[in-house]
Amino acid sequence: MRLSQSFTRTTHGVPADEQSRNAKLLIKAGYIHKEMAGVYVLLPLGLRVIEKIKQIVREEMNAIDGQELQMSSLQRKELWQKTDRWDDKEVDIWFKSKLRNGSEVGLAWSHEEPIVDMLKNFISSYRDLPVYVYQFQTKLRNEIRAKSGILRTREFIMKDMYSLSRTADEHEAFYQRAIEAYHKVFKRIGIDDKTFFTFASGGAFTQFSHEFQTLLASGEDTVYLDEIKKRAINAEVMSDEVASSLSLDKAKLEKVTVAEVGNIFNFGTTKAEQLGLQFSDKAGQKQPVFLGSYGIGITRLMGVVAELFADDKGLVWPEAVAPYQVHLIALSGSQAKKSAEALYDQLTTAGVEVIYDDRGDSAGKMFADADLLGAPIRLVVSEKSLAAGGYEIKHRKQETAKIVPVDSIVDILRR
RNA sequence: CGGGGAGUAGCGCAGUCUGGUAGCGCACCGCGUUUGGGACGCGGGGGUCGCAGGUUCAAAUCCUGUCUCCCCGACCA
Repeated sequence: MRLSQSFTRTTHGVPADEQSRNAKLLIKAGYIHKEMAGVYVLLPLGLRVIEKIKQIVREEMNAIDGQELQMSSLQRKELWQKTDRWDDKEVDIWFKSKLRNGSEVGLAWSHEEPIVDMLKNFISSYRDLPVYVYQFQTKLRNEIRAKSGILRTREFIMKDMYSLSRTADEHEAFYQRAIEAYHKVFKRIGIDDKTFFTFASGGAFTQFSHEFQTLLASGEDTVYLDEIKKRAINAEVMSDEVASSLSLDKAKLEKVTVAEVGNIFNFGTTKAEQLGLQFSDKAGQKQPVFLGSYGIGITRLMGVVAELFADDKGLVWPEAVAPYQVHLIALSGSQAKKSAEALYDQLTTAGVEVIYDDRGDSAGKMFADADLLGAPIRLVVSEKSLAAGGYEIKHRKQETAKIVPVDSIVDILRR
């Protein structure tokens, strides 16, 4: 990608009303644009980060037999009435609208009801189960107050997975696989060492639901953490009894601020019973399906990562989610320009993701922008580097640069 | 929804008290000089002053209404 052709640009200032660190960084660097309170546009760079995160999640969900699909955003009122979640008194974040014929439709804030109902068309026998489906979807929620940049918005992308199992045991086995898959996702993204399995309020069916909470000063949740055991208890359910029931020593728990990046829970058979999702067992008897739900906040993850990996100069993306791996700068000088052009073609052809700063701005401006955009590796081509025998390479996380020979650059970057 | 703050160029702001040609910085355009850490000179373009109504010879400024945004709280993937 040539910066000279990019329609986005970096800025010094950000809107005064934007307070959160993640949104300030992402807006300054041109990753997102604020459309209105709690609603952000994903600009090309931001979209690439989102796609990187989605791909990691997709691979791990596929690895535990998830089947990807995409539900609709317009939803039927009748479905939500069956589970008593249509009324604004029950769910206060609904956006609703009407069809031309006057009938009401809901704008998707969740997809549990529709996905369960849809699956009724395909699930009829124990032979059809278990099934694991998931999607990446835009959720629309009429939040009372959006805040914390892209951490709490009215429109956001979420991965939601649903497990349909025949028995409680079968459900539990998958639940454990999902927990492992979640840790793999967070590990690949680079935040697993700061992300903790957390016990939170359950429902009618189970005592607890489980959250994946990432240590973050600007997070919105509070948990009590045992960093050795890597377990936490959400403040909303914290008590002596809960701590001891989980074999955690209350005295050793540390109260910390976190951001919720994942949430999984067990519906038991209640949702299936309400919506009539049943299967015939071996004896021909109708049985309700055991349902589990597994969410990951995709856009929120981008905000968490942006905030966690940044310094006073800008973003410092982990390789796995960086929009581009290399930031190539051509400094002034006809030979440097020529070499940089050739290098850009060479790397792009080799499949290396490159941001190429071919704008010819002042060196300081280009260096500052490279730091702000946060690609893991910076390459500089200048008369000076060429005279020294090649290109200058510097990692975003490091202070020092070194010269690599022209011949070996592609091999070094491909790894 | 309670408390607080703010709407003037893409962004950041001054001007409002005391009505009288709508300004500054960044960004943008042109020319030239620059180019290893956010360069400089000269010249330029860009505004229904959130919206509606009222007072007045005259409203960004005064009055009334209204909309929106932000922060704190409660709530929440």
